[in-house]
Amino acid sequence: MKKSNSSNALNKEFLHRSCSVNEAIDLISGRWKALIIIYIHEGQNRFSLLKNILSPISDQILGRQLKDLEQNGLISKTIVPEVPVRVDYELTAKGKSLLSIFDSLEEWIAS
Amino acid sequence: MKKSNSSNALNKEFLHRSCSVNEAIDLISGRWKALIIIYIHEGQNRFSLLKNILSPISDQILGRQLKDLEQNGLISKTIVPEVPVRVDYELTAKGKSLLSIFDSLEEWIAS
DNA sequence: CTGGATCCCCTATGATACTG
DNA sequence: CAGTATCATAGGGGATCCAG
Repeated sequence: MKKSNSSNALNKEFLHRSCSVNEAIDLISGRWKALIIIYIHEGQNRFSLLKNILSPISDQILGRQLKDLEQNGLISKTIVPEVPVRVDYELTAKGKSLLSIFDSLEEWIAS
Repeated sequence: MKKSNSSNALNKEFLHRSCSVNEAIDLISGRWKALIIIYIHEGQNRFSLLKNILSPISDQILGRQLKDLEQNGLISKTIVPEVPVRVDYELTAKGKSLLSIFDSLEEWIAS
């Protein structure tokens, strides 16, 4: 039985109210999200392309992460009704603006 | 028994090799880390001060996060052998350089 | 080809109690 | 005051099968 006052969820809420940085971190801290964004930006904009590059990933996880990213407004997807179905992913403006932050992070971690 | 080929650990390794951004994200994605860094920067540099501000946090979690941050080289701690014992935390250079990245993240999430 | 449904496992997070 | 030891839990990550 789930306790009505799940401290886990409550804490998350507290964090988001306390500081918007935590929201941002939440969005990008999914295990594969940063990588997916980077690869899409590099033109690997299909499900199967991403799957090949992120070799250890499972279909399910990739799908889940893509969905998350889409809901967070970082990527958009376009379904092309060919046979077989094709889906193109691309970064939104918000997704693109993340790239420079990633650059900063790379610099930072290397320092 | 832990499986020898824990895919979880392997994937993490894969990620770090693939892209150093993931390392950085790992360091800051602990649930309370960003907040702790920010508050220490604002002068809330004691265990009990942090505990008061981060009201929902438990001793255990706060201690663990502080330890993580220390091991990652983001904060340093100074033990002052008074009675009772006092411990001062402060940001290292690396910790301080994170602040500007947090600023970027705040801007980004607000956009 | 692109994923959803389902189930399992692990790890970070949390609560509580105890120590110097 | 400043933690550590122990135990419990939820949710993310993962594998496999299934579907449009």
